[in-house]
This record gives sequence, structure tokens and C-alpha cells, in this order.
Amino acid sequence: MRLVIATCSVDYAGRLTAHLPLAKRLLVVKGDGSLLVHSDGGSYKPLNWMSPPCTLSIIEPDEDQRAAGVTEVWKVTHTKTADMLIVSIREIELDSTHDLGIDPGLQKDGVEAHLQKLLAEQIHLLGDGHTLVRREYMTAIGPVDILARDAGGASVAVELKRRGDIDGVEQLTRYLELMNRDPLLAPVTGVFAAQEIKPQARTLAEDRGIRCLVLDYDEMRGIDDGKARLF
Amino acid sequence: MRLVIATCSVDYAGRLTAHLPLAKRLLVVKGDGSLLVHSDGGSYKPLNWMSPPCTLSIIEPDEDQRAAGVTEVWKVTHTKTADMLIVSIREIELDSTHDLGIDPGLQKDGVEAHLQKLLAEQIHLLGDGHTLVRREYMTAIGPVDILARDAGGASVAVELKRRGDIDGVEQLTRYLELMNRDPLLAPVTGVFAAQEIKPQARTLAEDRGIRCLVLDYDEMRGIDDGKARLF
DNA sequence: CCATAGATTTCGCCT
DNA sequence: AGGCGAAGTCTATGG
Repeated sequence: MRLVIATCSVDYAGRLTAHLPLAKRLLVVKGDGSLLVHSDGGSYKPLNWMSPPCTLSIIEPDEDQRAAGVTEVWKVTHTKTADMLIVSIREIELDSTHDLGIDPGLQKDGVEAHLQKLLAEQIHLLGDGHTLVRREYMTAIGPVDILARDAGGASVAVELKRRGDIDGVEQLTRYLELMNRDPLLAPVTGVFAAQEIKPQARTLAEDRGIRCLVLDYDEMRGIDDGKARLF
Repeated sequence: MRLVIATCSVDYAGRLTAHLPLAKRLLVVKGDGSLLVHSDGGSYKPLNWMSPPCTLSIIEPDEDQRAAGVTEVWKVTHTKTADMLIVSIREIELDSTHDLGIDPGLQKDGVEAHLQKLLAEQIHLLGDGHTLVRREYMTAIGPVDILARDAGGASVAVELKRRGDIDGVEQLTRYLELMNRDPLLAPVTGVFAAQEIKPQARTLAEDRGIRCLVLDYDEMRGIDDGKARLF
């Protein structure tokens, strides 16, 4: 990612034509070549941008542009639609490049995380007498969302999903298989909990002796009134 | 505007709850206190953000957070809705503040300007035998978007709008009234051209003998292939 | 000032 | 992959 603060003017030609007059702005060049032009206000939407896939090429300003004080011209062209963004740069105040790596978590798993927190707090939803052992119980093949004990003290592994699909059942199955080899834990039963469980997933789960639990997010949230207590 | 590149985790609680695990990201603090959290990919939409009006306060990490390597915690709270964004910062790689001033803003007339250019080039859209006199024909009360002549040599004044509304008809009416007093131009007929003409505007226009012309921007652009020739 | 429609929408889910 | 609907939508317009 490259960050540039510069006085610039911007022209866009694509689905519409637009022009940004000369001003100091933030230019963000992302790793995929996409470009954002931000001002010091407004919302998260840039003044102008080019979405990936696109390519940025830096071209030399012509005579007129150079005479007008333009030192650099960025041409960003969209790979498919041929939309074009021209950034005419005059003065550069900051030019800083950073390697961010790939981001782990654009995931809107916020709901799942919240569900996990709520279910941990309302562990009775698993059944009377259940107690929480811990969230994110670590195993060799990854963390189990929730580990609990039932009224009889037997281990219960819970896999949580917003939408309960086959994949989730398979995941839980792998955990159960592994955990049941651990004499300290075994026998471990499984609960597949989700806001919505697909019929196929339910069939597969029940066929494997995994209990299915449909969660009412709104109700759980209402009881918990979770907003305030997250921090 | 303050730019920070830092490894951080982000929690949002508001209309939904969301969590971004630890990673290196770009934090943009705008002049109005709003915050954007960007990764090195995706589109122009940030991973997370807080819209104005909001306030950012930097709070000291507690014992646990400090032990976990957190050096700074940013708390951004929305002024009205009480949405909250918590940024837990570990390592800061860049911290750069810049005064951008107010942005003159996006020129919204880009489409109208483009339409004018296209219609001038495709003046036959006014009707067979029409010829262009000039764009932005100046009168005492302002410039007429396009002045043309019909097949018989009579003057035609064109008012262009993206969305054809009553106001545009009134504007053209004033031009026509003025121009028809000029013996060198009179008689001048009017054409009200727009991508979309409101029924009320159409009624008013036709009642005054003004012809309405709906323009197909995409088609005009396709014929012109205007993208390449803008620069 | 509030409702409504459009967006260079973006984003995710589903067929 | 294409289509549809929601979004922490944002943005402008109309009333």
C-alpha cells in the first residue's frame, strides 16, 4: 500500500465523467493497483476511485502540463471496462509505501463472534444443567467454538454458525473425532448451533448423532442487551 | 488528516457487532474525527469505519491489554447513535498528520458537460439537416447550452439537463423570449433535451411550443466512444 | 428538516 | 458465473 499526500487534480471518464479541481488530497494505492482519492471529510466514500482489477501507470506530463506545474501524471485504467482515472500531481507532501500483507479478517463474522459470546453467557440454552468450560477451546486442528459440560459432566463441543451448512457439520465431526480420542475429554457429544440450519446439514448432523440447535439471535441479544457490555 | 499504519485489532459495536483480528492496517483519521480502517485490498469500502459526527479519544490500555502488547487504544464514539469503535493498537509503523484544507468538491456538472459535448457532435439527433452554430452561445442573461439551425435555416436553442425539470423549461423560455427579440436570430424555436424529462416539465414545455428530446447517454457515448478522446 | 430514489454503489448469498 | 437483495450503506433531490 502506497500513501501519497499531494496537491492534485483528478479526471474520471467511465460510466460518467467527473472532475476534481486542484487541491491537496490523500491518494491510496492498494496492493491490487486500485486507487482511492480521499479528502479530509465526508464519509468513507472517496471523492473518486478506481476499483480493481485495474492498472496504474505513471506517465510523463506533456509540455503544457509541466508548464502548469504538473510533475507527475497517474493513469489508472480498469482492466475490463476501460474506465479511466487521471491524477495530475503537482506537489507531493508525503509518499510512503508499506507492506501490509493479506488481511485475515474482513470477515463479517461479527455476528458469529457475538453469537458465541451470547451463547457462552446463556449456556443454559444447550440444556438444563449445562456449564461452560471455555470458548475457543484449542485442539490440534483448530479451536472449537464452545466447550461445555452437560448435567452429567460429559463434554459437549459446540460448533457455531450463522447459517448452518454441511461444511459446519463436517468441521464439528472432525473436532469430535479428535476430541473423543482424548481420554480426559471423552466421551464428547456435539451440538451444531446456528441461526438457521439447512435441512441437508440437519440430516447429516443428526445421522452422526450431533444435536442441532437453532438460535434466536434477536432474543439472545435482547436478554443480554449486549451492546453496552462488549467492553 | 492523520495517517497511521499500525498492527491493530478492531471491535465495532453498534447496529451490528464485528471484530477484526490483529493485522497491519491503515487508519485514517479525518478532520471531522471520523475514522477509516483500510486493508490493502477490497474496494473503496473500509473494513471498518465510524462516520461523522463522532469523537475520537485515546485511552490508556489496561493491565491485560498492555500485557498483550497493546500500546494505545482508540475509542471512537458516534455522537448521536452511540455506536462505538475500539481500535487496539500494538505497533505503529507510520504516523503522519497533514492539513488538507477544505476540498472544493466533485464537479457535478460533468455529465451535463459531457452530454453537451456529445450532442454538439451528434447534432443530427435534433433532426435531419440540423447544423451546429455553437455551444454556450452567450446572451445577455446567460449562455444557451447549444445554438443550432434546422434544415430550413431557422435558429434552434437547446437547453440541456441531465434530469429535465420545470426549472429547465423556465430557463429555456427566458432565453427564447430574449432571443426572439433579436431580428438576426428570430424566429428561434426551443428544444428541451435531457436524459430524463419529468411529465410536468414535458407538459409545460410542449404547451409553450418547446420540443422535448430524451437523450440516450449510453448510446451517444457508444457512438462517440468518448472515453479515449477526453484527454 | 425529513422521506425518497439513485449509486462509478459494494457485498454476500443463492441458483 | 450471473442475478438478486441488503447495506453500519452514502448522496443528492424533492417536498
